[in-house]
Amino acid sequence: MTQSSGTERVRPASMADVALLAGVSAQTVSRVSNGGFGVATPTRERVLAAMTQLGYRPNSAARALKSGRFQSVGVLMFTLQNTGSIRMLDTITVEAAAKGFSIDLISIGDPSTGEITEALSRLDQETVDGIIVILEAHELLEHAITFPDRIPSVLIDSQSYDDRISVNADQRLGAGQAVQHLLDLGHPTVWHVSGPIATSNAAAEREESWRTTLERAGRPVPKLLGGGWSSRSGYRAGLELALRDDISAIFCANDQIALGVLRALHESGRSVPADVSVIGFDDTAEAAQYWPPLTTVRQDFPAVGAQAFSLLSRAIDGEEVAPGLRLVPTELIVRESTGPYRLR
Amino acid sequence: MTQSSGTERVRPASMADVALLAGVSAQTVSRVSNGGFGVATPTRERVLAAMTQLGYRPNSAARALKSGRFQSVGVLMFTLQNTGSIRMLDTITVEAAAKGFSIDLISIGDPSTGEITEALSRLDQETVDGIIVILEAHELLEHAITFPDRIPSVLIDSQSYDDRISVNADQRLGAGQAVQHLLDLGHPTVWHVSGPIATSNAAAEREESWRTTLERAGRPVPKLLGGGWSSRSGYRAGLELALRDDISAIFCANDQIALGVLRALHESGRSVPADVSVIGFDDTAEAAQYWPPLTTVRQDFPAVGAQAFSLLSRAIDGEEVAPGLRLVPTELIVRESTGPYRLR
DNA sequence: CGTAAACATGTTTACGCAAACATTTCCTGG
DNA sequence: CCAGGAAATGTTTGCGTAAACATGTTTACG
Repeated sequence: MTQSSGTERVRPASMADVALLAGVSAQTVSRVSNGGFGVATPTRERVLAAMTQLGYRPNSAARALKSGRFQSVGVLMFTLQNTGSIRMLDTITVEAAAKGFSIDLISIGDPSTGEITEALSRLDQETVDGIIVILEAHELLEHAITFPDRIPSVLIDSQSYDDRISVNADQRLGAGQAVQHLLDLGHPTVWHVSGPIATSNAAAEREESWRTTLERAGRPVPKLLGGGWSSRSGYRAGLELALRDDISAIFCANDQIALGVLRALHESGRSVPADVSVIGFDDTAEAAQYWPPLTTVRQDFPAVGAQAFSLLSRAIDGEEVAPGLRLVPTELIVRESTGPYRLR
Repeated sequence: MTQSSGTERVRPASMADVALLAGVSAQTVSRVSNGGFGVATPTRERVLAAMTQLGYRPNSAARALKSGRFQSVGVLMFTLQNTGSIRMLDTITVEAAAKGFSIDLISIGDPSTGEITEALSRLDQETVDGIIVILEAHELLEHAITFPDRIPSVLIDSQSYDDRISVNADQRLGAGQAVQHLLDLGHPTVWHVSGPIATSNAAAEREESWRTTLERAGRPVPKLLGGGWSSRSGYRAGLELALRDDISAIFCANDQIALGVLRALHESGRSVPADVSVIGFDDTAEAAQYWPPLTTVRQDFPAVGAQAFSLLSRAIDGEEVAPGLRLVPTELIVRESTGPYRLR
């Protein structure tokens, strides 16, 4: 037994070690390490052999220090509870890997202004070349949040900022598609179980689009229900809706809410879609297996994530990227939870 | 307009810049930057003022180069589609942030051996001090996967490796709780809709525990159904189960599968739990709002994630961490989808 | 009032890498 | 057979930081 406790951490091999073993200069090792151009084949092979023997790995800290580039992007998220954020993160991760970038993930539990600014500054200090912010709380952005100007950043799922690069699925289009679909089925009007419109930009836009679509069609705008993203919140709203018998169509701000609404309707003995039509938003993986299978609005999360990374990548490369919001269209997915209006 | 296109990237302020402005040496700036011990108050304030004025941020690449530590851990995941992985990742992210670590995320779409080894080696090259692997495909681990030995790593959700540090929820315990709960309700036996037992360790353990629990109770072991984690796979199995009338209790390998099974039962006019009891696994956020609310086995994902990070953190600090598997207990959550056996 | 200890600050150095520049070797063509 | 040049390789240097060491300056106390 050695006298030292703990894992013995041997100093990893450096270029100098490899150079010594291969009998070349450190610079030659560097050249081999970066593609091997301008190095004679036998020399390269000797160096590669020495690298293998010593288990050489380039030290990316040193490389970053020298080059000022980290080949890494930071992703700042509010929470990982949200389907959409995760699917976008997934895409971003894959896209980034394909371009040789790594992802530095920071998630925030409590979305206070201070926390966000602190997290952004932490990212700024981290070794990242750019930042993607997946942020749904819009009112916070109006305040004291300071975006790092040292490196480029792209916003997803946030209020449109004319002076920032930003991408999002077209919430207004999607909500319009949902409401219009129900109106087209003959329903006199459409009730809405919203998300947290006070804190979520997406929730607010869906609510607004629901309202204006009804108004444009000359339909009454019923009382607004809901207020959270959870299926529990949907259930509570659903119980209230189930008390009335003048309700034939419900637009839920996401699929989870719709699940809760469906449960409340079932418990109250209301049939879907015979008595009531229900439509969701997101098209989560489970929506097709709800009872009944849920008509919903699909957001193309992969497209949003991919475009965000692509924009950031171009900005990192020094390309001029125009600020402003890019909208990705949504798609109505019709399943069995919506049907024609029937008089009772 | 300047002649150069693209964003003008100014060189960020270094310690030397701050030192010059504050009229001190770079070393004094360094001291202030690291807590300010051994620096007179007026000097410190002068330095802090200079830092603010120049927007100074310590360069973590240089810091890492000097110290050999990156204050960063890599997380390698198969996919972000899976509830459990995400909730663990969430916890890990928060824990890491609290300890001043950042998270370097790598997700793999196609879980082939080559991809994994390549990703691990990529992580190895990245600037991380340790690695957490959230991997559910167990047979892959038996092959050519090389774990970096330069830095410590912790496994989650994988086959128990005696020589590796690893954490997981106790799958066998959970499956046993589920099956026993149904037997205790008087059901003669329990059917199982499994996950992908060929590729997922968790699925295999749940299936095995289901089988042995039945055998120990002297009950017949019915034919195995399922084979995927999706609710679609659950739906297909559910349709098959609904064809028979000698089925009273179904244990689903996860909540999504249970959702699909519930749908199939509803479509076939079977009542839950009056005709058939259904139990899930995971306790996802939505399970309580299924129709009917789903009895399930809760995995304490936050505890698993937190323990994984804690173990890794200790290993990074050079502490001796014994290899082997740590099991986190599961908890049975009884809701309305399970009820007593009734003869027909 | 003198001296030693405590404190404050400055100087040197090395971390590992790669750009810039310097040198050597070898081949080509007249 | 040699000048000229291309290819291969080596040397120097600096990125920003912090440890180690050196120096200067105050304070405490006999």
